[in-house]
Amino acid sequence: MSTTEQTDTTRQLRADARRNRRRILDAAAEVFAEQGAEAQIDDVARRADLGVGTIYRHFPTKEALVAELVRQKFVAFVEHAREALAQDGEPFDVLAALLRRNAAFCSRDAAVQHALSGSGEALWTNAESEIQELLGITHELVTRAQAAGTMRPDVSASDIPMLMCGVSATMAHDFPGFDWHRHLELVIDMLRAGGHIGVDADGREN
Amino acid sequence: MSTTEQTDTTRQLRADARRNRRRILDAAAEVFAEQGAEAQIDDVARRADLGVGTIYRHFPTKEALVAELVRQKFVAFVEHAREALAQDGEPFDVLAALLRRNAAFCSRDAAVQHALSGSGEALWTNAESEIQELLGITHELVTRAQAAGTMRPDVSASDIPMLMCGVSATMAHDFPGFDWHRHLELVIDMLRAGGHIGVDADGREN
Amino acid sequence: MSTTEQTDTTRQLRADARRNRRRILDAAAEVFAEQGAEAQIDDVARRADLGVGTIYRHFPTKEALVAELVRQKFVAFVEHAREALAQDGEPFDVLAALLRRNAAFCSRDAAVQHALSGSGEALWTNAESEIQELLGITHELVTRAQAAGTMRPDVSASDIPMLMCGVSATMAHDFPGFDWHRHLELVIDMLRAGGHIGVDADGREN
Amino acid sequence: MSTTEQTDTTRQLRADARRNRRRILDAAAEVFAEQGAEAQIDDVARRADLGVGTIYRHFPTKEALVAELVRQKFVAFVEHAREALAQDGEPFDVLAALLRRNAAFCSRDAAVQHALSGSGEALWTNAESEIQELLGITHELVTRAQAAGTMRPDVSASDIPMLMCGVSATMAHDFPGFDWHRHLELVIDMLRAGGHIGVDADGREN
DNA sequence: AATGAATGAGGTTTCATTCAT
DNA sequence: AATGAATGAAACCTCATTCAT
Repeated sequence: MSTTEQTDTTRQLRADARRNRRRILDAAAEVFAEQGAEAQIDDVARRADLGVGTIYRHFPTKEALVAELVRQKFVAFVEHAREALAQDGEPFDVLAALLRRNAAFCSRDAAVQHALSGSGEALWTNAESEIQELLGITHELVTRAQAAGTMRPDVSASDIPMLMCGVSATMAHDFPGFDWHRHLELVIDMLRAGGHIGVDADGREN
Repeated sequence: MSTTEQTDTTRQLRADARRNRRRILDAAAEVFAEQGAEAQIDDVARRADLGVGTIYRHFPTKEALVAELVRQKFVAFVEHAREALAQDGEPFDVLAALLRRNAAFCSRDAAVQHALSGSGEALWTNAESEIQELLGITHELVTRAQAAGTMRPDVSASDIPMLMCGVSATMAHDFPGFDWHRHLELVIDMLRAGGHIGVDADGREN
Repeated sequence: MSTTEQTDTTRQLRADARRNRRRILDAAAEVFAEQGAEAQIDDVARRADLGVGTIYRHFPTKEALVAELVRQKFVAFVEHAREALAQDGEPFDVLAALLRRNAAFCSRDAAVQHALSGSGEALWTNAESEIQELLGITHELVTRAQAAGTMRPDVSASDIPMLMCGVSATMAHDFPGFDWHRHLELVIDMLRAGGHIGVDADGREN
Repeated sequence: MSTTEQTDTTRQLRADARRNRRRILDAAAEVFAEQGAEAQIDDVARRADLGVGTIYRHFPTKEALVAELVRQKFVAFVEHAREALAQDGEPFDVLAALLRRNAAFCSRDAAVQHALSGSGEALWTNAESEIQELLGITHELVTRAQAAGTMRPDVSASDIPMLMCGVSATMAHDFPGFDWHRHLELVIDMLRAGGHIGVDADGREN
């Protein structure tokens, strides 16, 4: 019994720490999304309702925190990609759906857009293994779609993230005429085999 | 006599001032291109071989300096676009050549890439009139190409800068597999009427 | 029954507490010896394999811990001095042997050197009674040696700690040419009646 | 004339900077003397009536400031030593007078005492060349005194700073019975050829 | 009693901007 | 007009101490 209690206590503490870690990441996502990478650690702490010290206990530097934020995004990308891999359906449509899902997922997070749309190269290295895995799955999805003849054969798996970074750059802008949905649909249309079917003014495929 | 002297002095100073303004902008372009937007005003001053005070005489804030840098880029874009407008040749090819020229022009300047690929929205407002003019000319070029039937009809003039910002985001990355030439050619291919002619691995059209 | 249990528990805890106190002091001695007074409480806790909280249960502040460390050193000095008092032998030689013993004892502990060689005055007040006792015994040893005519008569008991603090300062330095053994032998030689017998280059008396 | 003016202006600015540098060093000497090495840069700035930034313009880090303080002390030591070298008089007396002068000079500055009496080894490296020069001159003074037969022959030049660091440690203490004048006189007496002439209770030689 | 996560005041340092020369 | 030294708010990060478990 005392053992159980002990274990429970320990778990409780860890649970606390885990909860705080989550709160930090959530707060950081919000704050960086709002203010960009120049947001201050103090703001994150305030938003998380925690002391700065707590943040530094979990992440050694501000950069490490942002890098973790980026890594988590990639973890989600990988998850989404795995689900796509497991899906039935026309291979190109599966890939297109994945791109739409990931883009939507990005569109809520300015910090990640910042990381994706340039500057902050260092942030990527932290997610190296997730990126490799994502690339691997993307490669499989692309290969399937090309084998099915529904995706143009002259694009490679590594073109996908490059093009998606472009879409992400559009998200980062709030300029009249800029619409990441449309940008994305143009990209998807381009990837399709046999020429475009066209996109309408709202970025929806005809 | 005193009037003449006065005038001479004034003229002298104005010439000096103009020369300094140019030196500041050149130095700033170099420094920001090398170090990104985090470069310090002191670095710009050192590169320009001027005191910081002189910079602040010409530009009220650091942001104003960067905004002017961006504006000048757009001035060049407008010039290039005007030249394209005056050119003979197949309209779509003329447009494609313009995009290649402007992309290459961007690829040397990290500061502008930063501005184009997101964050730093404020920097755009300063170039409002140049952007409008650029959009106007682009519209004309697009209309011509679509009339000639060599450009797909479902893209609009405002899609062009959006897509080019995406290409600019690729420039800002130094990631294996990322190649802005290839990104650009995929975009140009996408804009072409009647489906892709394809791009090879180096981003050159077949 | 409950009483017995209570007592057992209490005794158990007290034994534990005593053991922990010792572990803390040992760890602190090591850590401060290695890193100086800037060592952190967390380092001490890690070395002692205890939580920081446990340290704060035993010592109200970091300073109190260091002060206790210093006091313990003085307790040892007093012990050594008592043993010297009980010893037969030529009185001056007994005193010299005591100084050598205490110096060697100090040379292993940077924290105490720090306290002895200045700054951290507050640390001494805690050892007031030990210091008084040490002074008393030193006085007796000095008196005996002076009575025997083997120690110069114009030095007093309180000169001894003053000179030894000087030796301690030499220990704290790692400077070429600095050698506390030599410093100590010069001091001992100085204390001897009838002028120096000289020290050789290694700080050993001829 | 305009050249002269120009030059004057330039000199004026430099004079300002030089004056501020001096104010910083003076303020730092005072503040560190009072509070030890833990004194804060802000306190130095406040005392100097300058902004913190001004201090960081002159010294890249806090440590660099303290190191310069130490170096300046050694510069003074060297000067004093040079003057001693140029002096007529009995060689040992000249040396003794130098030690007294330098000790008195130290006794006003807790920061330097701190550096001399241990910890802060790094601070010495900055004054390497001054220390070497000081050692060289000391060597000459010692040699002369030993040649004159008034200084004991078994001490070397490098013993002098070692013993003086000991005296400095006594300065750093405010303990009853500790008296650096007396410590110094005991040391000087120790260095004399042919045994002690003795010191009285106030540390003055008989 | 023990733990170690959390706290947050306070430290050093940076850098856009001002201002005396 | 030009200079660059001075400014000081604000950023990041540390660590002695507290407190919930």
